[in-house]
Amino acid sequence: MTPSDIPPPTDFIREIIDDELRAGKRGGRVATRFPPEPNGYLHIGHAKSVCLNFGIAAQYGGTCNLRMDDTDPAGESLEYVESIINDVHWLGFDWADRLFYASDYFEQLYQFAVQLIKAGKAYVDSLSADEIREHRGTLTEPGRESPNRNRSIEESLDLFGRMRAGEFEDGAYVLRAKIDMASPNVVMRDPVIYRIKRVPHYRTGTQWVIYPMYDFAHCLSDSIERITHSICTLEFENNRPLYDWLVNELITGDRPRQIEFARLNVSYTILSKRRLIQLVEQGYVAGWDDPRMPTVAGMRRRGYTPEAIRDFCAKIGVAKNDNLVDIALLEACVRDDLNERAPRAMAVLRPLRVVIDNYPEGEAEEFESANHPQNPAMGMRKVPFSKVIYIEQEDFDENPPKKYKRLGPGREVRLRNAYVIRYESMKKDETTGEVVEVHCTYDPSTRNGPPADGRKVEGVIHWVSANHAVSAEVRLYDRLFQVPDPAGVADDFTNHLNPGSLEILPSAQIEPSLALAPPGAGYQFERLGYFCADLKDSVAGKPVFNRIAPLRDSWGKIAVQGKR
RNA sequence: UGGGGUGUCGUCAAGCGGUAAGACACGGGCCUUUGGAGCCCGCAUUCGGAGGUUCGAAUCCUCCCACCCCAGCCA
Repeated sequence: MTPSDIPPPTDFIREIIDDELRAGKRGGRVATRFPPEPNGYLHIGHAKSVCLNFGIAAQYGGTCNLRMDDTDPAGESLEYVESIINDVHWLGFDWADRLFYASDYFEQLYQFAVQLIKAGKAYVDSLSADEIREHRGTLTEPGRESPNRNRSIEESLDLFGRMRAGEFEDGAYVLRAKIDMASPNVVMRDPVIYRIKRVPHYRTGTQWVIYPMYDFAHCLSDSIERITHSICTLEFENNRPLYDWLVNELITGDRPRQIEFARLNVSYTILSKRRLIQLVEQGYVAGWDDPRMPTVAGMRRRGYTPEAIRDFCAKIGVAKNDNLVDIALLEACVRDDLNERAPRAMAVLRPLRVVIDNYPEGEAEEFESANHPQNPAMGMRKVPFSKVIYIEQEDFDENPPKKYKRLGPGREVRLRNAYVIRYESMKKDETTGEVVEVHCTYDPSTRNGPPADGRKVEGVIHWVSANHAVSAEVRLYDRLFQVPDPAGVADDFTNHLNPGSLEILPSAQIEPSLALAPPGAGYQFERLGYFCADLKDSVAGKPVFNRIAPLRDSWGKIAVQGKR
């Protein structure tokens, strides 16, 4: 859970609540809700809202409900409900017995609608969708009243009952709130609040053929649950007058207050449900939980921790500015978390064979290596060493560039947790000219410390014993898009997918202790980055590792600068 | 040309009339058996612009500019 030494985030929403509390409003009660529609998986933008709503409830000793906003059966499903429940729990939040469904309120909502008709504040309209649009006017011109606007209460009541009874086809009638066709806010121009939709609902089946619209259902669901603060995103700001209008017409006593904040955008990815669905359905990714996806499921599979995601949500803040948060901040948050908790291990992604000429054939020894150099409490493990090892291809260069601190002709380098070795010779593939094997000698005096003669060895590289190593598939993930704001491009956003977002290395060599890595648990492969065994595809004997995030790479920067 | 919002460092974001927090990113240094981590230093004389009020303005007023949202029987 959140350490107590971290001050709770402060933002304009909490200020509003503080002010209300000081003024003695709402009996000091704070009740929020997280209201997803189960028509897709939760993503990092939802996580922001989850952290906000559950965070506020916890901070003020209140409650936060989880509510499925399932008022449009098209596209909604149990699969999504289950994923949402799973994801919110995984993020670290709990709603006790307060899992609710707007669909459970259908009868109550229907009665509210009847009440509105009886009050003369709603009428059944038989205009077609096109006609309603025409009558709505434009942003700069007022709308025109429907010829059915002054239908009698009795007739509307009768028609509404028959809508429910299934006497009419889709679109034949709608129920509209009677507000103001000349309102400068188009939302208030007699909004449709109920429509006929003969689509089976994943929970209510065919029980209903009419469904309430969002504007009607949401504010009243909030009221039914006695929500105090209904926190939503900025695009609903235009709908707030309608929210308040409905609640004022139908609810007595304490009324919920809608507060809007800016939705999250993250660079190099996409956070719109519509586009995420497209990526999944058109096969650009392997599914909602593809580790490249900004979904909670994808990030979980990638190896992100709930702590890192919560930390990110705290760091981005809550305001009303349109934003595009640098994805580097997200990466910094996982690194920060995993740096502290992930055990270290060695793995060689692109192996280069190294033979230690002066090491006895057939012999082996074990090095006691720290699981975490800064945290002895994490213990030690044994890492086997022998005559033939693998090192990273990029840790050897026959023509080393300036500032290169690794292995090359005439050079010495420290094998992490083991001996210092010196270059002796190399073998090349005769046809390709590629270096296929390097021969070295080791210095036995360097087993537990610096060379006996006091000479300085700067470079340290990681390695793995060839005979003891386990072969593994490693999946190198990178950002999904090549452009910072894929949602903002003029052409199809899929044109900007990063072709290098996934690189598969089929035969990386990992140290034996990694063979049993429990799927999902984060490790630091020293000098490389944070990795975890894949939740779905990693099996004993055939491990598969995902790269969560690379380590900060200052050599990479120097190397790039050198080329410029 | 309607209504609703927002404009503070490259990116988020504090600031609420008393003289620009912090984070990420970036640059430099120290240290190091991870070119990791850690530590140190630097990084907005200026807050979309122009006027005005005030001893004093990012904060108040006026005008202007830019961007976002709204014309689903989606949410």
